[in-house]
Amino acid sequence: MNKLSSSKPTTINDVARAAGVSRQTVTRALNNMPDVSAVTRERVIAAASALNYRPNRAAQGLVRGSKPTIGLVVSDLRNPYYPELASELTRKAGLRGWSVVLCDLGDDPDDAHRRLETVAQRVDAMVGHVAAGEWKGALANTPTVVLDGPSDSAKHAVIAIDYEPGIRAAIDHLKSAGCSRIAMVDAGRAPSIRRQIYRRLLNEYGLQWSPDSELVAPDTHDGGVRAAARLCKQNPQTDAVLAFNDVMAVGMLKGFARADVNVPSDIAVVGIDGLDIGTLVTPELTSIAIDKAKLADIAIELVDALLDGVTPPDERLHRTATHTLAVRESA
Amino acid sequence: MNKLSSSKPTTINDVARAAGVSRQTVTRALNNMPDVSAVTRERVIAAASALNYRPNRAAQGLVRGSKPTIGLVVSDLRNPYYPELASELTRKAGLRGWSVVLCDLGDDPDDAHRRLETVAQRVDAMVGHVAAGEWKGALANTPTVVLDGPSDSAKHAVIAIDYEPGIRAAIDHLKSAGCSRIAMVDAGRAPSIRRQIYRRLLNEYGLQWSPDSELVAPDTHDGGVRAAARLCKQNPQTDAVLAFNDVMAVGMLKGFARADVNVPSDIAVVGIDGLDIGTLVTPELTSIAIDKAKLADIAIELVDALLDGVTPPDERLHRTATHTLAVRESA
DNA sequence: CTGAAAGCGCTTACAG
DNA sequence: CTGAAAGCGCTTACAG
Repeated sequence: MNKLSSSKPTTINDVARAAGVSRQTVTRALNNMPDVSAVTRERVIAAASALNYRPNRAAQGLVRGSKPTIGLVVSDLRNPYYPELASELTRKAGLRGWSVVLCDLGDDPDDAHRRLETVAQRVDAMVGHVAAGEWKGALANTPTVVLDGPSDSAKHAVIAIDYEPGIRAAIDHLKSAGCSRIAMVDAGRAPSIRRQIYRRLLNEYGLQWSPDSELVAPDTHDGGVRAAARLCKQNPQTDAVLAFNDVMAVGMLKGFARADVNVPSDIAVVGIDGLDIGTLVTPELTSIAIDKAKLADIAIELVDALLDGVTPPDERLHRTATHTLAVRESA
Repeated sequence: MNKLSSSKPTTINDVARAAGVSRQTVTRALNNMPDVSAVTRERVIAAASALNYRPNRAAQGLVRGSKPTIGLVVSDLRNPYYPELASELTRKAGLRGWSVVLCDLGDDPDDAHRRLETVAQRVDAMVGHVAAGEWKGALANTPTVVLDGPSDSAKHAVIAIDYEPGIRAAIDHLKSAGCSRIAMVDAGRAPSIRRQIYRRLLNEYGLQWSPDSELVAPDTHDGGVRAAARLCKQNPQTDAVLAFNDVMAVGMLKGFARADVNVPSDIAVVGIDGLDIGTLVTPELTSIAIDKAKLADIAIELVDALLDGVTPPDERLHRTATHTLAVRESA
């Protein structure tokens, strides 16, 4: 017969009783500590396994002290940006013996808030891209590193992202490839920072711009597919386009393929993020890439500082990252 | 001045002392419990925030009891299969208030073992694809759900995957599309289960087969690119190919594009897994898809059973999942 | 080699 | 409304 769910879990005392020893002897036997006779050790191990004993982690953690656990907040793990970041972060965290628990927000805002709260209570610190509102409630009392977010650095650590150098490199590259009519597809009606920089640089470089140079679409693959189609109609003389991110850019590649528009000879395409998926497609995507390994490093450092008692606002909790242009085939 | 890292973290007693109350009053004030006067509550909150107090989670967990944490083991989070699974698993786990910690094994086997051990000690159960050897040491005492692994169901719960129905559906589809020379690219020298089924079905259907019908390549995107090139030389009359998985299949799509071989008119391509990336590429990938949401559901159920005290071997801990053919553009 | 004592930091009854 | 007591399940000294 199996133990039923109603029964309390077995504790070290149960094992001690079953093996006929004290509970500190059980501790020694089960944790491979010295000072237990071989026979006693065996007897204890047998009893533990017979009772299906598993030490209570909370109790162990309380007395042994435990390494930090950090919560990684992502808006949607299916957006390939996040796995890359998560991979780096768990790797770097693992080097210090830290754990990472995942908090995938999903689409439903209420749900997202609930998840955020649940995770926030179980970790020592949070890291991630999060909407401004969320920081108020759920994360008010949790040390937090905001990635590229609304930088209320009075309340939490911030890794700001400076898009200027990356976008400048991309436009330099496009110019020297002979492009002169560069469009941009943004992800929202209100001009993003990325779009503002795009405008500023086009102006600085004396490149042609008109309201028609800008499109808006959802920042999804499908949004990109449709934006490409729209761009072909609306502004056929465009010879290059900067997408809000790589996911959209890859969608545009597909959109152009469907419209029989050749990339890069008819139109050059540049994404932002530098994701691995950019190398999966044909042609491979040129992208304004960010170094996720470095981002992860900085995030860990900031968590470390936060856990050490450095409290915002503090200039040590404010860092900035920039991009690098990864030239591949699409531009 | 900030607190230095050498100082012990503040406890509830420190807050109590600072606020001039007992520690149970601190508990009540900080946890929004009734029976505290407004002024006391304010005073406590102020003291806590001044001292940068964060409750010790282990202590809280010990006394309150905590929801399970499950460790998700993946060989490489950058393989897009895993984010999809992880996304579903965290979603389903979140519904029960459970947390998921990530264990990304990486390339170095020693390192992988270390990570596995670290995570195993911090969670209540593990879920994932793991090599046979790992179960011996690191996970010997951790309740575990093995996904599509070496099914030593004497020691842990298992979700077996039966590839037969999916591969059969794919071959049916290819046959009815007029394909008759179906190749397969496997991921290792020794024939995988997938390849064995492929052989058996080709034989059952009276379809042409020769040793040349089979290629072997690393199960990576690049492996797929090269396998496509090789297939073009080695076996140009092939009219369809089954790839070991979607990552390879997407690589083959790129390889064929480079060789100016048209998919699907020159050759049909079918992958296995049903990943989202299959819809990003052009043409979109037809794939033998598995329902990750369902996989996640089953995994959670099995963890639940394990935590309830159901001990392997037990037929309730052994489940099987199958695929479904997702017909898109490549076949 | 083994056990009795003390304590980790919190919360949950139980008195006042 | 507030505090003294007891206890969650473990481990870490300290005696024997």
